[in-house]
Amino acid sequence: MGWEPVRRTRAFEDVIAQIERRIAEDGLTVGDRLPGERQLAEQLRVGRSSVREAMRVLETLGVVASHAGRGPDAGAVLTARPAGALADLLRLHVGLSSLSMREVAETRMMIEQWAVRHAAGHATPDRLDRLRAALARMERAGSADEFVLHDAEFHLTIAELSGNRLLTATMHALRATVQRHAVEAVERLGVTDPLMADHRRIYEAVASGDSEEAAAAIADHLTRAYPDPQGPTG
Amino acid sequence: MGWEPVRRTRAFEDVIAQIERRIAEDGLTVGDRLPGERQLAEQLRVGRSSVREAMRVLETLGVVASHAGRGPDAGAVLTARPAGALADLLRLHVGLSSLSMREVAETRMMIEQWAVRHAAGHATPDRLDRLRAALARMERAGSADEFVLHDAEFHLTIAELSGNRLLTATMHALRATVQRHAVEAVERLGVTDPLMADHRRIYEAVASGDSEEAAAAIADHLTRAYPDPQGPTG
DNA sequence: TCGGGACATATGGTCAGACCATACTGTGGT
DNA sequence: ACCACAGTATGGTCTGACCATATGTCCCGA
Repeated sequence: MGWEPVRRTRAFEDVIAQIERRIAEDGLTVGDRLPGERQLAEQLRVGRSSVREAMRVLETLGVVASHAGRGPDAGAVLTARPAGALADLLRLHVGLSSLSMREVAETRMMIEQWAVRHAAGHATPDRLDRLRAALARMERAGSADEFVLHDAEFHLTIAELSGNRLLTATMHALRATVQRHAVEAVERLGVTDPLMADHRRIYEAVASGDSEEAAAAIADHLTRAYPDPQGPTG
Repeated sequence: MGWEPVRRTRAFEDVIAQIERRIAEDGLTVGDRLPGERQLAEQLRVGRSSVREAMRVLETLGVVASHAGRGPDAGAVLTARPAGALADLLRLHVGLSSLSMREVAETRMMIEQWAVRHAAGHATPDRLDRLRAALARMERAGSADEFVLHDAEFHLTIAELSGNRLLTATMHALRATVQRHAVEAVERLGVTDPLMADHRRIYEAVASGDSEEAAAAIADHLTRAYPDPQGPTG
């Protein structure tokens, strides 16, 4: 008889499932602590190493953070940091050529355009302030490195205008993936005036609530910044 | 002096970095094998458990797959499966209320609209065939479960029209996240005629190359399918 | 009473070694 | 040529030990 080659559940997978079940049933939320590794191992009848592998997975996915020592902050604490996980994922898959920079850049364009088109109600004074501050710092930037830093802040705030945390986290990861290339591109380019003009145009459109103009401005900017598959900028 | 609390690099993080370096420098690609856990531990001067934690992380991120036994397929093999990682990430963060179904649904709308707007050149005969096949199977579906299965195939193929693997993988994950709710919603709804009409309208627009009509059809469909933050459908 | 230092303790991080489960590989007999 | 079986490489798991880190606790001296 040809049975399906049923892959027995590994111990650490069971641990993950149990922790997930506890989160759902006990209503655990961000900030709550999980039992210690030794205690968890005893409760679930597995070795501590299996618990640790489970924790590593959950940490990778940005759901728990572990700290040694004693006190309220020690141990495994539930968190909500999906951006790091997404950044790791993109970095590794781009390194493997499983994803191309073109695809990354395209996704970024999609998110930023969507964000400005759905900014109504999310363009708070605080966010507009941050956009202006980023613009000012970009102008005063003394190096490509510094310029890209504030450029990242600008585009990240644009993504926040979507009012969608998944998109914001993804934007974080996309930016991190492109970061190194962006610095090199700005250094190669030398002059940042065209980029600054793009940024100001985007800001004005957002501030005045002109969604389509903002989307067009973003398209122009990113097209300029990613002129070819090899040289992405910010 | 107030130094930054420098977190010493953990052994398994070093292992990950070394593997990543090898991928980049030795030009490893999907399908290549990594050394065995024992060998890797010896080479990098760490314990096998640290190697295993590193492998767990890489497996979670969808870049390696491990198989026991012997032969060419055994050991840790480089893969390119980002969708599973994204699905795990979404499931856990939704469970933690770190992401809402509204945000997930909204992201899905964004991707599908972008996909049909950029379908030019990617709407291959094969993909159109798959869309038609999914439509036919949805019509003949005998259960909500079966209907949702083919509905997923339909929308996944729509995402493929973007010609962007990152968006396709993300769509996989979004669908998986919504799956359970979708089945319940279809069962509650009983009749699937309106959903089928939506699907046909989407297909016709895509097949005739009318991007804006396709985008509008998707907006209508997903608005109908996700009528409120609690009850998403497909 | 208050401060500070020494010790206790809880928690994660790492290692070594053992054993099991799995699945190919090679060998030898038929 | 085929097939059965032993060999072996590989991941999966457990145990126990020890280190590193950070907080709690307690006692002593000023």
